Amino acid sequence: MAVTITDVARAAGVSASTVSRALSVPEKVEPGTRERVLRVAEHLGYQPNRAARGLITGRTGNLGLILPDLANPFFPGLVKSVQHHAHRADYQLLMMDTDEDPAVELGLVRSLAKQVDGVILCSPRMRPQDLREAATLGPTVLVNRKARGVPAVLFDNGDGMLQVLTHLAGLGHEHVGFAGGPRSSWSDAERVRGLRENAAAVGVRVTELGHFPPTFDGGRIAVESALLSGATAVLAYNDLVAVGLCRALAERGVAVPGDLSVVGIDDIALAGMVQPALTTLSLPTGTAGQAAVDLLLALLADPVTTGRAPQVDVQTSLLQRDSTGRPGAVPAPTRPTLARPSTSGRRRPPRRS
Amino acid sequence: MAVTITDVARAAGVSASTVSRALSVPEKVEPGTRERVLRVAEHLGYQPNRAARGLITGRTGNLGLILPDLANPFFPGLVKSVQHHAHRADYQLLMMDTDEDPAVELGLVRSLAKQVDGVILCSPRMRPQDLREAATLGPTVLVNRKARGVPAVLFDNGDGMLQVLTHLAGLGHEHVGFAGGPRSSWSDAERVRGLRENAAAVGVRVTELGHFPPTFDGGRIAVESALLSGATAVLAYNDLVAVGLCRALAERGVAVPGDLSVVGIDDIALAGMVQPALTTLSLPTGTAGQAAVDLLLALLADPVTTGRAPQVDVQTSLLQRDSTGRPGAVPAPTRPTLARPSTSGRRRPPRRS
DNA sequence: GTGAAAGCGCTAACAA
DNA sequence: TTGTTAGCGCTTTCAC
Repeated sequence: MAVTITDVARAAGVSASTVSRALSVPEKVEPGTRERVLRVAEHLGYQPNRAARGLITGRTGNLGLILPDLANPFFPGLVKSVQHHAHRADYQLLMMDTDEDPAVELGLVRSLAKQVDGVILCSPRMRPQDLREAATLGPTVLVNRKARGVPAVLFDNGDGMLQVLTHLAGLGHEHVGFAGGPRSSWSDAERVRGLRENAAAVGVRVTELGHFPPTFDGGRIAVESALLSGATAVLAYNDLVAVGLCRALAERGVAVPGDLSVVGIDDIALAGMVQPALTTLSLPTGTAGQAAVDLLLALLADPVTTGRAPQVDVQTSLLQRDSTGRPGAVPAPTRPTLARPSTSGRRRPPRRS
Repeated sequence: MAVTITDVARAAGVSASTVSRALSVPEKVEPGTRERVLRVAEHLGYQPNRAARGLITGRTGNLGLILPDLANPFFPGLVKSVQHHAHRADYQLLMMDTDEDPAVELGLVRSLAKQVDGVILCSPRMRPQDLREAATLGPTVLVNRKARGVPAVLFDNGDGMLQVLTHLAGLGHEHVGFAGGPRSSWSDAERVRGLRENAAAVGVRVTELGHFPPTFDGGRIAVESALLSGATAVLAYNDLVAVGLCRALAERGVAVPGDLSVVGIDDIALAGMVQPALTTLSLPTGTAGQAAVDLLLALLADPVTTGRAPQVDVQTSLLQRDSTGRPGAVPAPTRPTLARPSTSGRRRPPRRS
């Protein structure tokens, strides 16, 4: 069997409690004894049994991470960061993937609750009331979603949208389309809000093209409304959608950015691999992951119930690459499919409504 | 506090041991009692404390998963599958990413060993002797790597290479280049072996272009040797490398597949997103993940030390898309949809021992 | 078929 | 500063 604390105690000629203290509260043990105990423990290859420790301390040494879909390339970066920082703090990471099914999320949180000291919920799709219940099950940090009273790490979508619109306006675009994500996505709503709030100030008209699956195929589907809208630039819900859109555009002979500019969100690796490389609003997942772990650890160390739930805002930054350009900069080739309605241009957007 | 087994016992008017039995060895409890206990447990929302259970049974209910890099799009599919099947068997998944550093792998296995009932090691980069030590630390299943005496799930690289070569030969290619992966990669060595063993039989000459990082940039680097080699088709270590290679070729005005055919390995989502879509040898990560979990669970249920370590071979399959073509074919402005080579069906590799 | 008792490895009072 | 004692919640003999 494995070497236990009693083995170390016997070998070091002290009691088990002294060994325990030497390991977890070293300052309460005389330096000489401590040294000896630690040396013996080391020598015997002692490793504390977490289950036994957890049984009495009530802590597991595990953190839970729940996310919608690991196959979505946005998440691995976040997971790596969370794993890295959790591990640094001597926590292990229990990971669960909900396969984008809001119905299973709460169940997973429930089943995880007892086995972890805290949970990080990434981009949860569940309803607000479920979210609040989930948060009562144990220390919880939200990423990419907001709920009253729950600590959260958020990307600054409002500022991000401003950056995108400003960039496009600077290139001369006056009409920008937004290919939205799932209705259940909190960040989709936030982005729409950011676009609406900033459009007028930037002097750009924004058309919401609809809701599409947050995937490559979702982007392909969005191509119709993008072309019909008359927009000269399209912002996609994420890079996957943007790339799918670019692909569908290419198949129709619409040049990017010659005829239509495309901007993505996330800055996944793919954005730098496609041709033309995608201009995208970079969401720093590494920073977000670290912030989430830090927030959770702070919560565990000091379980304050007073005051407002802490919130960390992570700044986004626009990565300009070659998928955006001045509208009409390049003479359009013969377009085999539906041409843009010639009404595009002059009209001012009907504000209000 | 949480509801314990004693609470349930009291509420059901039985002893704690009976509750315990009703839950874990139901057939040893009288049906009436069992029903009542279960109902009470359900009603009280009882959830067994895993730490306490683990303390006595010696099992944690956790499985460990160690992999080189979650950001490599090959792995998320595998992880999802492992997670799914682990969860089905009521195990939680502890995940760790080694950041491609062979030096940390053994350390991670050591630190994980006590906290899980078994470990799945994906594509480990560590030395054989370390691997063998790792396997002694607890029930271990290897994925994508072979070691004496350790159960493993392997992709049939030999057969895969045969499929690729046959396909290319069928298109008329006589000289194929291989842009290899890291030297520490076991599958790289296997693939080279598969290519060498099958080249003659298929009637194709294979040139090994060198070892490259298994990334998009690795592919870019490989372009030089690819062009210098005189090969008319290049097989890349993985899809990322293949796509990077395609990109570098495009930048040099070399048409794919007009001037040079490119084939990838893995079948990551990216392969279907690029233009031209990548022909690739698909490695079914879902199947592999399931097999790995099954193997591990079988090991846990029946820790047989006798006989050979079980090995599961997972078949690969070539996904023909439009990045391969006949050598020297004049790059047509509009390529007809891919013409299937008239080769007969899948051939088995020469059975030796 | 059921209960009583012992103890898994550890930590946290309480004494000394 | 150190040792002794008493459990944490559960499973598992061993009686009955």
